[in-house]
Amino acid sequence: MKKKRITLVDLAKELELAASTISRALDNHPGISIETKEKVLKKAEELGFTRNSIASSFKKNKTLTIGVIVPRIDIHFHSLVISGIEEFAYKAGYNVTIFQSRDSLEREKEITKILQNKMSEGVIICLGTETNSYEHFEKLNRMKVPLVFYDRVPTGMEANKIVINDFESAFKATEHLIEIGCKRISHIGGNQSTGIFKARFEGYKAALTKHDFPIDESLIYFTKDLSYEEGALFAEKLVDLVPRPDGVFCSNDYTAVSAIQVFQKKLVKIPEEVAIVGFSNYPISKIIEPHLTTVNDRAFEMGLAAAKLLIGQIEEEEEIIQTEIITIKTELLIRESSSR
Amino acid sequence: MKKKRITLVDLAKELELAASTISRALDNHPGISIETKEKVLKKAEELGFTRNSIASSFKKNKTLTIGVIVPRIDIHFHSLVISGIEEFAYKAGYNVTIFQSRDSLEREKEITKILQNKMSEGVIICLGTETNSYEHFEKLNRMKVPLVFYDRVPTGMEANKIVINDFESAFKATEHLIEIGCKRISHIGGNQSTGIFKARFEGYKAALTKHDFPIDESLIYFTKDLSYEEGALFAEKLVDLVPRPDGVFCSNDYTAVSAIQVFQKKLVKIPEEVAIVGFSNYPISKIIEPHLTTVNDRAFEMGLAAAKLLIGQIEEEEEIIQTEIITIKTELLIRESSSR
DNA sequence: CTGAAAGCGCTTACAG
DNA sequence: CTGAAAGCGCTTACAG
Repeated sequence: MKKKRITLVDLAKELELAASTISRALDNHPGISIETKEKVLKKAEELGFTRNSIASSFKKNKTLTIGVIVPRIDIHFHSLVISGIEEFAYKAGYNVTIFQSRDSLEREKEITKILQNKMSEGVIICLGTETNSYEHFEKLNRMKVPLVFYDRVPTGMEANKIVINDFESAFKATEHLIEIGCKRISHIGGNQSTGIFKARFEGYKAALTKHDFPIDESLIYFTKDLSYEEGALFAEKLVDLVPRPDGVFCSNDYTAVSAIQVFQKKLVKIPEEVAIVGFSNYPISKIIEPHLTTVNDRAFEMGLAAAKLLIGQIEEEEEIIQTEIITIKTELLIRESSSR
Repeated sequence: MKKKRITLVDLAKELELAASTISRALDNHPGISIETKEKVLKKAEELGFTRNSIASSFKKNKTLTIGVIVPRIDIHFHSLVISGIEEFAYKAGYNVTIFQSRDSLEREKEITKILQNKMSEGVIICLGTETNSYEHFEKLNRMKVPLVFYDRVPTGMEANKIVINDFESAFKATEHLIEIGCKRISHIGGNQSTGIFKARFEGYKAALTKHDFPIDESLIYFTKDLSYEEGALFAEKLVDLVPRPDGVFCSNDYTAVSAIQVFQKKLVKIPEEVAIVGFSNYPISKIIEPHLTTVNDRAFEMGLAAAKLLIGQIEEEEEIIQTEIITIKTELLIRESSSR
């Protein structure tokens, strides 16, 4: 569509004022008389004038825009984080531009190239599964674009990171199973090459060790991507073990839900004969019966924190900025699947 | 953070070329020698130069950015639509900026104000529940900002709309229940002031009428927001009816899932004694047992279609553009909850 | 309280 | 194939 728009200069001519006066009146600048401001506002409304924010951004060298790179938007966890980011950014006057890497390293690199174009003043990132080097982010860093990583964060790279305490959360979840009397506690874990899933496994082990339980490898299964289907697969094996495990700590809610269903099909009572705990507080955890005990990872709060940290650094005057690691406090939501 | 960046002019000086030559070389313009292009690219890389796309956008009066307004990002349907929008936009070279109205009319209006700033070349919108007038969108329209609505679209306003055929989808879902032998088919519907839920109810009625079934008001319940909790509430009433309904068509999957659970608790067999059909193909529909028959509303495709239509209109040279209404084809996914 | 002027970093029509 | 120059629509330091 072709567009011809009224500019600030048009307004100035119309009112026989200087462009600078218009600009300041629009900004509600203190050094402009109220009458002038009113006149300007009225005329602007009348002519349907709105400031060209591209020109303004260009001149001020500020776009008030942040970029967000997530593996996929339609994963509930990420949509919650983005919701938090948008909420904070909106109130701070920033726009949020989103990109999906779709877990492709190549696409992630492409996106960081686009983000070098100075449109975004900072970027919030959750790394894709393929990402094993961070050179593309280091480059943005060198260009003085502030970065904040969340959830899947780079290891061995100094950077702003928003994380949850996976180790401690898993520790508490496992200890909860111990406290309600479980003796043989199984773990269905995520891919151990991903830091957060490794930490959850470590937390599981630490809780067992603290309470003098052996680490029994026959009770431990690692999935590739914590899918519902994989969870079912491993739960089938667990349910047939003799003796059967009487507690299962799963690294996410999908595998926990499939475990519930598999045990139920074999008529094993939950939570009486086996207690099950998940991780992430997905909507399904409150729907599945029995309702699933799970770790609330507070994704929305992660988003808020990420946006707050990023925008703080964008607006920071100093050149040198400390990187920060913020740990979001999780909570164990005890529901029917582990209520004895 | 303070930033000083290398500009195109710096590059030009460094190479003793004109800025115009650099600009064209960077664009891979045909009228520039290969040697010059290579020199420019090499030097740009060396100095870490990237074009200031704000300046470029400003000069060209194109931002290659589209805005998206959704009630909430963390609703799975919307996150899927956004995913489709991002996918199409990304491939077309556009950025996607997202806003949440949080179903607040006031916030929706604020957002349309922001979008008047010419940052976004077009906007994709799903209306909030409170929205009953469209003046704020008409205003954007008058400013020649192309708009595309999806799902909750304005009634009585000529506009681009991406919708599914709710009437027909509901008709087919209900007819499916009739075909498998249901005689008393209930409906748990959405708020009838929302067009799509009204259309689903109409589709339900039309299917009954076609097959000479009476419309029995005691079998029909309308929820306020199709929540899981409300679904359970009404399912409790249905399960106690004498005679009991032997089929339930629900306007979304949450209410359908709660209906499954309520009937199961009363030991009513699904699908033998009652068949249940939902709407939307939420992830939970494939997890709940029995798996839920539902209408796949193809949200991702809606997003693709919305982005395609919008970007098409942005790039259209002509001033006058026809508004389009695109209907996305749904499909009934028949699963265990209605497989007899 | 208001104005004149410079300039942000590009792009492009024009010229050669 | 390359360059000089104008200009996109604002903002802001300077001046009065």
